[in-house]
Amino acid sequence: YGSRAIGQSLRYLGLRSLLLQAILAKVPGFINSMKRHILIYGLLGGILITLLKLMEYRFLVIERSVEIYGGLVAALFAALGIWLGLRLTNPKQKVIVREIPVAVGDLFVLNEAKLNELGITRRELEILEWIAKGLSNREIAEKLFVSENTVKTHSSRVFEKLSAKRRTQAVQIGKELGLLP
Amino acid sequence: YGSRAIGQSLRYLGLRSLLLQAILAKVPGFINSMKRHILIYGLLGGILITLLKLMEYRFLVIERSVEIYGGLVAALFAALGIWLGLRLTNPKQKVIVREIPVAVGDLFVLNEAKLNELGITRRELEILEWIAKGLSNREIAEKLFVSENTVKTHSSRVFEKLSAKRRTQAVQIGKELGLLP
DNA sequence: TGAAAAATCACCCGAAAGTATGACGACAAC
DNA sequence: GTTGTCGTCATACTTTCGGGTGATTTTTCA
Repeated sequence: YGSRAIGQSLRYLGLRSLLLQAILAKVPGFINSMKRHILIYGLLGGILITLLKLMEYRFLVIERSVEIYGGLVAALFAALGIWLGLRLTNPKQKVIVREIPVAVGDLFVLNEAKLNELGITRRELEILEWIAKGLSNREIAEKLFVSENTVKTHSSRVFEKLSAKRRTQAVQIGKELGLLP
Repeated sequence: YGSRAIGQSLRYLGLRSLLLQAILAKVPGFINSMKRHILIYGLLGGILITLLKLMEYRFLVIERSVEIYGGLVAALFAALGIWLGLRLTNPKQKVIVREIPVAVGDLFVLNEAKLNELGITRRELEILEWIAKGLSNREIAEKLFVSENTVKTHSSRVFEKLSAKRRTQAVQIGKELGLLP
């Protein structure tokens, strides 16, 4: 009658599993991870119960078997609980966005409007740039392959257009007006 | 002889506690929360065991007591495990540092280290600042109520210390070194 | 209190910077 | 083809700058 009992048990299990499936199908929008966790939990619980049942028959005769049984259950479920707890809290990573003001490297854009407004030519601006870098008229002349007098005329014109009396003042005004970086 | 035994026991406990204290003192930097958790866990475990012992004597006579016992243990330790797991899991808050380029108004801080390194005095720096603003030596002298010669000596010194040949170059170098805004 | 550092001023001289004026060629626009 | 702008260069002149030297006073600091 052993095989009959097994057959009945299987049928019983089959019915149960069908019912379970039907119930689960009725709740489709359930949180997936939660569902999975519960399923795994239930599965492990079932396995554990089975193991315990087996152990029960083995160890029930042994003295203090209840303590061993309880200890095993406690240890297993504690481990399971810890695992579950860790799993459940895993996606709880809080995102803190801390905005740090970064001194952006001053991206210089030439103020061409001001350039045209003052009627400063490209060449004159070029000379002004070299002046701002600290070059003397002679050095600028050598760098641009022109005479020192040419540099002087250009610089004089640029000073006049910037209303500057000195090259240092011209540089200062040029920076203020966005003509120099 | 009862009092003697008690005395010995107390002395023994005293020795033990002293040893324990010494050992604990040697390990001062142990993680506190971990310790607390373990202590709570152990305490609850002890209480639970006591409760179970009591229950054991009450329910052992009842049929299926082992199942009830195991279920209780399982439930309690599962709950405990979940709680522990939640506690143990670090508040996983991820800090995302997002650097946002903010056009921060150039907050100028004087590079005093460079100033001392080059041996530039306050007065010399002051003259350099006025030079950077485009003033002539005469104008600076008038502004500072000193003679033009004084301004010239100061500026000459500053040029020498900055390895500059011209005032424009001195201004440029001064800005590079963080001595001028 | 006494030496070192800093600030002040003066004089000279040469170099650099800046002004004024004129001129010439290239090139684009009208 | 005339006009205007731009870049180039020159001469002459004035102003400013920068180097060098020396000196005096004030401040600072040990």
